[in-house]
Amino acid sequence: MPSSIQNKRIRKSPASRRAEIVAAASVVALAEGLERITLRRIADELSVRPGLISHYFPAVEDLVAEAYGSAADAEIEELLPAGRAGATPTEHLARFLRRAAGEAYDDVSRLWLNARHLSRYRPALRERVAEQENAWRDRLVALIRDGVAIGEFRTEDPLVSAIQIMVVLDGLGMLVNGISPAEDPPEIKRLPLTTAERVLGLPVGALSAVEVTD
Amino acid sequence: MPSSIQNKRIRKSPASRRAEIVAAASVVALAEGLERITLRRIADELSVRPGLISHYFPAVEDLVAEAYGSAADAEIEELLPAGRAGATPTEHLARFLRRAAGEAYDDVSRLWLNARHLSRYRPALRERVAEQENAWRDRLVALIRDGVAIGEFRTEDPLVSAIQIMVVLDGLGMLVNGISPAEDPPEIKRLPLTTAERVLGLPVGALSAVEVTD
DNA sequence: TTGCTTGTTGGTCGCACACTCAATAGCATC
DNA sequence: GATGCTATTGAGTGTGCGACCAACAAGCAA
Repeated sequence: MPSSIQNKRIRKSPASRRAEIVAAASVVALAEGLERITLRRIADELSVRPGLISHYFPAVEDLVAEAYGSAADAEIEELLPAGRAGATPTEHLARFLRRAAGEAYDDVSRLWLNARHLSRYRPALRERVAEQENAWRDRLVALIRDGVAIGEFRTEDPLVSAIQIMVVLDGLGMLVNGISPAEDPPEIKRLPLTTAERVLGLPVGALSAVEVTD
Repeated sequence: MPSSIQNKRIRKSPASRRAEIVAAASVVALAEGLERITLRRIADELSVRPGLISHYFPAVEDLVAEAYGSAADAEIEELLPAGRAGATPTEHLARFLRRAAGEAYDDVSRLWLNARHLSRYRPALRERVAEQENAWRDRLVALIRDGVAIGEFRTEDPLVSAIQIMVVLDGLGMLVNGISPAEDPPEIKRLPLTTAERVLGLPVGALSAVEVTD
């Protein structure tokens, strides 16, 4: 008798099963893309039958939106935590920009690109992207305001400054699936940092110089 | 007898049939997205049988790449023509940025977003996107060099300046499928213009002031 | 007009997808 | 240990996709 295949039913509470499904979908989304979230794929991942996924998410589109939202939520807590303690706004900002430009962040960049494109066809996802967009914006604005309040940053409009920084991050994120030209000038990779320094009235190199303890 | 359906064969030269197919696919790509390019869809569009599309493009992926390339080629000729005559670099640049930020350009923005994401799964498309990326970059660099040569622009590194402008355009293009917040500050829409003015050493508002004859 | 090249058809195959629902069985409760 | 609720299964439906290929016929050349 085959022992490796799971044929014994495991009955879980709706809440935990649902969470499990979203978590699995989230992993697939980050690693392989949102279009790889299918009933069969997620069911296989959890060793259950496809029908079960349908039971919790009658429309796959809702699972896709949820998976994206879950991954993005986790990322925002990691990169722009709400309760910032133990470090100055400048340090937090430097850490954020440093990470968001790093290669370890590529999966997240891919996910954003993926979600923004797929939004075209999936209203539920479009809604979720808009929410995340606002959440990230708000967090960054709050960070900037704090910095302005204690005199570290100088800007007339924190919202515009935040958007300018995010536009640059998005613009660079667009290239994540491309063939990176080896001759790309090094200034490009530092664009997020230099942009932030400029719009926040920091001296050139101020953010690059910050030591980021990870 | 049904008269509306096309059942008489029309035999065309391989070259013109192929061009016709690419043109149809290109239209579908711009209007509905690259993933809507299917054998059946394009065949319907041309009132031929799906097999015929397969005959010219044994792998659909190649048609997708071709359709994207064709659309992007048309657009670059429209926005950044190679032989620029009758207008100054400043005027050309202003016209380019004005259009690229306008709503009429949304379909093109969507196509780029689409292509950049789909590149993740389709090598042939990824290749094409890289080519286009370089073409656009080169055209913009050439325009900037011309401007520098006649003293209209001032920059140490035309390539870096060009990339900075394109990053901002891409970053804004990322938002094309999103729900645009009504309260978006007006500065955002002018970001391409102000960015160009800054990186090219132009006085603030210089590009906005240029009259663009369409 | 006849013949022949080859552009085009029509049918088929296998696969992957979302979604439905009656039947089954895990497990908390008593 | 028996019972009942419901989480889970298993089987099936219909759609759309890319790919394949033998047979057909359009239109040029002889």
